This record gives sequence, structure tokens and C-alpha cells, in this order.
Amino acid sequence: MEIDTRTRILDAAERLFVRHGLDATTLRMITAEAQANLAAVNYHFGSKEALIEAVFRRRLTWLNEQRIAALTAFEAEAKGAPLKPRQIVEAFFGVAIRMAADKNGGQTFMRLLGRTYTEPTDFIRTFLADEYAEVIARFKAAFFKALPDVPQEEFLWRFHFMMGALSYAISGADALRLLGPIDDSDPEALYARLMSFLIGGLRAPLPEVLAKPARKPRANRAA
Amino acid sequence: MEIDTRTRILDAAERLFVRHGLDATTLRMITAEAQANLAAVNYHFGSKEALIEAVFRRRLTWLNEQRIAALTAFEAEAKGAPLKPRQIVEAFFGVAIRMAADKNGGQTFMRLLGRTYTEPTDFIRTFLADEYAEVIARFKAAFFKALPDVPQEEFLWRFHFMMGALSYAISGADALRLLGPIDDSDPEALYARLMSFLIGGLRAPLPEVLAKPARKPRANRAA
DNA sequence: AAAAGTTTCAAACGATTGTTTAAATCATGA
DNA sequence: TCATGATTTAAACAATCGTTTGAAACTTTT
Repeated sequence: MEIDTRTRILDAAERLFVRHGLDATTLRMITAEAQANLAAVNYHFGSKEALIEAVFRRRLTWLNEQRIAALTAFEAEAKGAPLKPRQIVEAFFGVAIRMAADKNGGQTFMRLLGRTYTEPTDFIRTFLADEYAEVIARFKAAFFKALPDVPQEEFLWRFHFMMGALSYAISGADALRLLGPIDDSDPEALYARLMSFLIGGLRAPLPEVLAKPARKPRANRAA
Repeated sequence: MEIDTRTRILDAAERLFVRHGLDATTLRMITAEAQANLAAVNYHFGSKEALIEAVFRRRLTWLNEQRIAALTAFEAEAKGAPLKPRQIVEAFFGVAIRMAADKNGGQTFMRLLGRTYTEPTDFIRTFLADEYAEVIARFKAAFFKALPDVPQEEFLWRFHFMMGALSYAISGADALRLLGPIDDSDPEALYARLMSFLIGGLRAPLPEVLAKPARKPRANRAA
């Protein structure tokens, strides 16, 4: 046993949360899987809620830093010019997909994260909102600059839809087996698949009922 | 009190499930909201699991019947010819969006359904797989007929992504408030928005790494 | 109006939850 | 080596969970 108790608990909790959900995972299950004493969670983290936060923070902070770094790199390369939508999508969703492909813990975590966006629990919502605040602001700005003609509200909805597609993409074949036998073993393929789907959705023509009366009604492509 | 206890419990459970999740909603919360006795759930349904199933079955069966009816109508109209992808998407997702717009219970339920697809609980998974079996089979067949050139696996993934976008669309502005202030009061607008996003994603070019070596590499549109 | 069947009710059940306690064990530096 | 602090341990805590019970109240049938 070379890994310290705190880390073993985080790893075990991550695995069990994705398998059984946050509520249904008990401290006794976690400490048993981590080969630690029941009281260890409250000793090292203070409470179950604090443990949940720690599980998310450990990887989510890093993930969003990566996203911002990727965006910053693209922006430096562009020297002030607006980025291509594809680059922004790549910076936000590509980083996530790539983390989801990392067998070394990232995969488990991203599945957990995917099914937590819709989690109704209050403290999880406020926690996520906090963790995402900066990265959301950066990407919103980048998108608005790249697509000045797209109404902001319209774009926010599309971003929301894209988050949904990402969530299902990384929550993996679990829900997908509902559709039939599927091979999700190739992360590169998943990356390529999701990417072209997202770009296709993002660049779809704006819905006609919403499109502002334009002088060239045919030329209402989003991007 | 004109509505019978059984229905009051179903309504209350639906509301509370979407607000607190399945696990975190207790029978005492439900019976209190329904103004019924605690024992009423076990009397009318047998157990909490059976109640959950009843909550879903009540509306999900009807929803999938509507989907099949819409598809059947399109097929009759087409007289044996393949449907347009847009029609198939309309039959599956349009019906769902329209139900999600129905204030009379449908809205609450669709939000619940959206966040249940990724629910890890075993009995929920098998139950959903059961309820969806027929409708999935019908729509898979229709899509394969409409898009014979798209590899089946590729389409299944896109369908999966589309389910994710739908899920987020109807789980509503809850998660979306993470992005900023948003107006989700207009169901017609939501319908139009999601529809053009889905069609855009579905018809996006196939990812190049996956596209089979073709004689006309430029003409690799999915639909 | 009596009987039979259905629904409601308050109370309690055992099981399990997250958390706390105080003693035991381990590790570290003087 | 001893003392100090950090960690682990077994046991118990109160609270809450889903479920069961048996009698009361209400409906329907005869």
C-alpha cells in the first residue's frame, strides 16, 4: 500500500460515484473499496459533501485550466483576429474528450462529470457554477467575437446543446447500449465523431422563425 | 380533494423527483406533498421502486406511442419511399419537445426523463431499455433506409449525441443558467432551435479519419 | 341495514445512513 | 528514548430510510 489514504479514498469515491451515483454511494462502500477505516472520510475531508467537492475539484480545476490554455494558445496564434469556430470548439470540447480518453482516472471522472451537469442537488450546482465561471466567460467572449452575426441567445442555446452531446458522448456506451451494440473503445474515433457533429450543429442555419427579417433571407448561416 | 390518492402521489412524486432526484426524494416527502398517508405508497404501488416505474410508465408509454404514430404517418405519406432525415428527426425529437412544452405535467416529466437517461441505477436502465425497445427498432430501420450510405455505427453515435442535446434542451435552463441569463419560456422557439441544431449535426460531413476511402472524397456528406 | 370489500391512518419495525468519540497505533523530531 | 503530533481503529451515536402492521374509517354490495 504505497498510496496514501486520502488519495485512495478519492479514487475509490470516483469509481463508485460513477457506478452508483452520488447519493447511493455510502461512506462504507467508499472506505471498504479504499481499504480504509470508515472514519477516515470525516477525518481527511470533514464530511461526505466535502469529499464530493474534493473529488470534482481535483480534476475539474485542471480540466478548465487546460481549456483556457488551449484557447489562449489559439488566440496568441491569431494575433487579435477572431478565431475560427472550429478552434474554439476544439479548445473547449476537444480537451474534454481527450481527458475522457485518459485511462488513468480521467475517463472515470469525465463520465461522472457528464452525469452531474444535470444533478439537481443544490450544493453541486453552486459548486459547478463556481468552478466554471472563468472558463465560461472566456469562451463566451471568444465565440461572440468569432460569430458577431449570431444572436448571443442563439449561441448560448447551441452551446448548451453541445454540452448535452458532450455529456452523452463521454457518459459513454452505457446509455448507448440502449440503441444497440456499439464499440466505444477508440477515443480518437469518438473525438472525430463528436467534433464533426458539434461543428455541424453549431454552423447549422438559424431557425427561420427566429431569424431576424433580413434582406438576404437565404444567407442566414450561423457561421 | 377531487383527485384520487393514487394520482396525487404520482403527480407529487414526479415533481419531487425532478427537483431532488430519485434517491434523495423520500416517501415521506412524497406523501406529504400529495397530502396522503405515508403507507399510501406501499398500499397503492407496493414499493418505492414500483412507484418510480409507474411515474415513468404513465407518460413514457404514451410518448413512444406518439413517436411511432408520427413515424407511421410519414411513412404512409411517403408510400414506400425513404423518408427525409428531417422527417424522422421530427417524429422522434419533435414529439418529445412538444411534450416538454406541455405545462400539464408533460414539462415536469420530460425534465425528469432527460436526467434519467444517464441514471446508473440498474433497474431503471433495464426498465428504460424495455420501454424503448420498439420505438428504437422502428426509428433505426427508418434511418437506415433513409441514409443507406451512412455506416450504421456512425449513425448510432449521432443518434446518441442527438439524445444528449435533447436531454439538455428539455432539462431546461437549470443547467443553462450556468452559461448566463436565458429565456426558455417559448417552447416554439426551443423546438425550432433544437431542430436546426440536430439536423445540422446529423447532416455534418463524416469525420475524415473514419470516412471509408471513397472515389469522391469531396462528396462525403452524411445525408 | 348488515356484510364485505377498499382505503386510510398512526405507530412501530429493523436496517442503514453520516457523523462522532475516545482509545490505540504509527510516525517524527528533540 | 521519549514525547508530541498525526493517523487509524472499533464502537456507538442520533437520525432517517422504506416497509409492515392492525385497527379505524369509508364505500360498495347484498
